[in-house]
Amino acid sequence: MQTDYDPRAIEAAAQHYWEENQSFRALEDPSREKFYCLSMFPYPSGRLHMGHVRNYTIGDVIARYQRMQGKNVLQPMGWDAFGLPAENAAIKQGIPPSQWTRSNIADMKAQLKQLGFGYDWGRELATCDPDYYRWEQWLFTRLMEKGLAYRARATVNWDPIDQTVLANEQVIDGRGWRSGALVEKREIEQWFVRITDYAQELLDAIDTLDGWPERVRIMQRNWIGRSEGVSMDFAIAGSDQVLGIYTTRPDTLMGVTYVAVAAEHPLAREAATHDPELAIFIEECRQGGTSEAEIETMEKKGYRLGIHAVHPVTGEPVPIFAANFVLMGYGTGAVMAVPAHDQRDWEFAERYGIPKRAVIRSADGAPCGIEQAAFTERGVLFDSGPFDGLTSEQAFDAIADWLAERGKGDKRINFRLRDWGVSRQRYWGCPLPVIKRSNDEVRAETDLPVRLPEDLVVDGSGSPLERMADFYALPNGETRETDTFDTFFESSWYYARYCSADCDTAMLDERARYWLPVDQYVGGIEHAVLHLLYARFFHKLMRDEGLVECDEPFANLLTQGMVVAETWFREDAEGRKHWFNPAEVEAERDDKGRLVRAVLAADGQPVTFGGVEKMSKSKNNGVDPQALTERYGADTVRLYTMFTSPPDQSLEWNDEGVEGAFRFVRRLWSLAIGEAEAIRSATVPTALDEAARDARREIHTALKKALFDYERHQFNTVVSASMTMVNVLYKLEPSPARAGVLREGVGILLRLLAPIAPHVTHHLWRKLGLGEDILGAGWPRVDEEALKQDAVAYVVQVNGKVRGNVKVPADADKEAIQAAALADEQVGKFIAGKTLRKVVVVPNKLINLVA
RNA sequence: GCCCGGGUGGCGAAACUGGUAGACGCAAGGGACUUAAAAUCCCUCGACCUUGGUCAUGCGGGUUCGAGUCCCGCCCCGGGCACCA
Repeated sequence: MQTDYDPRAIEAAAQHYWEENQSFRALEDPSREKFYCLSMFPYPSGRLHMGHVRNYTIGDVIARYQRMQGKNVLQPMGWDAFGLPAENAAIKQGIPPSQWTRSNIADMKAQLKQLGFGYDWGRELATCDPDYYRWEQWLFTRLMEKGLAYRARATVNWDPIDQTVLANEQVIDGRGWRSGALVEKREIEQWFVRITDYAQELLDAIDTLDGWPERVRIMQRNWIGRSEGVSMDFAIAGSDQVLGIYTTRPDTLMGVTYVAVAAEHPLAREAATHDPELAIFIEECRQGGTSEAEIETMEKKGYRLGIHAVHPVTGEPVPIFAANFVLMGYGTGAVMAVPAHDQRDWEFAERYGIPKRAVIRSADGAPCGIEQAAFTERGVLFDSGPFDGLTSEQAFDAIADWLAERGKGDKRINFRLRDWGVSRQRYWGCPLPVIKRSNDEVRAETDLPVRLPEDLVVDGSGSPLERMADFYALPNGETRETDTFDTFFESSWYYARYCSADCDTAMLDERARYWLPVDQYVGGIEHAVLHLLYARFFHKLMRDEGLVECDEPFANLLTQGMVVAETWFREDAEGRKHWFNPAEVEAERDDKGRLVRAVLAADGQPVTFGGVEKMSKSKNNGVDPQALTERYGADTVRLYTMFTSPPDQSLEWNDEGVEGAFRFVRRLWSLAIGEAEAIRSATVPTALDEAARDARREIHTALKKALFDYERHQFNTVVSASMTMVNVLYKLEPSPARAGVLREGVGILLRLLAPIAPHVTHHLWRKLGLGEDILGAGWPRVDEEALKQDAVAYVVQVNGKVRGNVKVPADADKEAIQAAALADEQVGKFIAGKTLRKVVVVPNKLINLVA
């Protein structure tokens, strides 16, 4: 097969055609059904990586598919342009973050265009553009007016040498990434947005998101973490202070043997003033990270404050501990502890010799056995004074009522979700539109946008804005806030701004009401909670400002899996690993194709397999999409990424697989070009012989499968079905019907593949005289007549095991099928001497004889 | 630690509501074409024994005429955890 398939030329020509015809420009048209398809916009890191290619190919396939269904499709693209990497690059290379970011955007845009994605570039936006961020500043001032934004103290990672706040990412093994200093926890004043006011609505509305993957809905429910419990006050012995705690297990109240407070809790601080060892303990607790994973996995430590809390029911004193696992930022910064019925409390009590008081046992009366571990199940109360004999559920209410009557506590619904801390002590972000008065009061800036000064170089110690009086000092003695927004703030509403990208009088206009909600959102599973929850929240804030009408931003969500690849390394004398790119590694295989040994191509010496990992610089297992596109063309890269795995699973990269995809595109090309004359002059298939009928049946069976798979976004099997079609058409015997079957088959095939491999199908569609523009060609339909068969093959099972195959007329009834099955020689052998007890027939599939 | 996924040939995977396990492709082996190579085309390809069977979807149980699919209990791998995006 000789081909002159030249992806470079036909892809450039197709892209030129789309640009000339403004094929992807989206216009509001209330008479047409709209479809808004959105892929998560990239952070402009400089180069597209395979994760982007996968994400955007999935989005583009869906957008083009919907368009071919006749919908009015909007597919925009933009840039999540603020963020830490720009500052890191600035520190390393001495370039202003703005310059670095904008040049990256230019590079990445060129790469996206090369891949042939059908974006409406007229709506492009970058979040670092003042025309964009002025509107989130405006919304924030509205939130301040409504009391939905407020200031409070919060814990951050503090680098004592660089005198700067560190992101979790910048804390490595408890030390600052640049200074190497031990990181401390520090409380500083921060801005928060009251997402907890919307917690119940955010939770309830999850039930309406039936176009979202169940696992994402579960994660969001867990993240919001609604719990029903009781808040109550413990008096402090010998003081008129009270200590407030919250518990979801008030039924265990009678088993409380101690109370724990955060190291930063006022009670602990106060006790430390006359206990130097406690002061040291509190100081120790300040070291270590602030992330949940770190706090949960670190060694649980405590220190007796020497004061006691009074049990609200028994009046008995219980010791108060300061503990490193209690966080000041959660609830009240204090917890009641029941070692007998909570595993963490149990371990803590073991360590510090605190008594365990069992008060719950299972309903059957068996002892609860707390010697080895806590008994954490619900059950029946004992040794609980007035509450003896109640079930846990009854005791919940009884104890809550008992406390409420005495003014010591109340039932309360709590959420794990905390208010969203939106301020960051960083330069490359959107400035908070806040002005500080001299008396520590604040007011909202009215003159928007507050422009971020660009062309500043950062050096890694603190924010340069704090040293820039031109920015923060105002003539009347007031000062401007130098914090910037969390970059999640920008990414929480960009989907809406695309609709009204050029509107300079408001955040959004009526066009947003035409396009929203997004019909299909596509992005990484790593955003399952944070970004997707913040965006849902932001949408409700905009709704409450009258900017949008619907309640939820994303009707359907597709979370694609990661792109992973093999890793290979060698260890040097010091035990350090050096990673080699899989492209430099050669495999040696045995005659069954099994891997025997792998060597580095450069020196022929062995390398060690390091597992399959997410593509990353640190493991040197990345593949450059641009090099690949230049070598094989965008269609092959797109086809490969769609074919190798279903979208929601991880995709394991394999260079030989790309070769296979390239082979298929060339095979399609040579089939179409080789038969071009026949196809051009053919009409609808007529005068079908048996072979032609079989071929049509196979084509339409594959089409039926492919259409179903498009709908459920399982593109890998759409490609499989296309491959089957090519194989069928290649084997087509000469006959009077041949040209007609070819024309129909290739016509189906090209349209089926058009969303996935748009360039080659665009070219061939025109070349074969099938039409002017395949984008407007409509969608192929299954011919039910072509699927019909005279005889149906049945699998014959005996006791559930396959023993034979029989062919029966399509209209055969159960008796006829059974008779045919029993007539089979093999089946007869297994039935011989037994009596038939039962016969199960699955129509058109199988018959099971139970004997 | 908590939460969420995933384990099917040498490899990526398929199997629509329980109904022929391995479609489609990669790798591998054999053959054709060619002076040769590349490209292309054809055949074989889960394991084990003798046509014909037996075993096989991470492991151990269960439900069913029938289980990759449903239920119970384990093991292993990956992702997220609030200042990475």
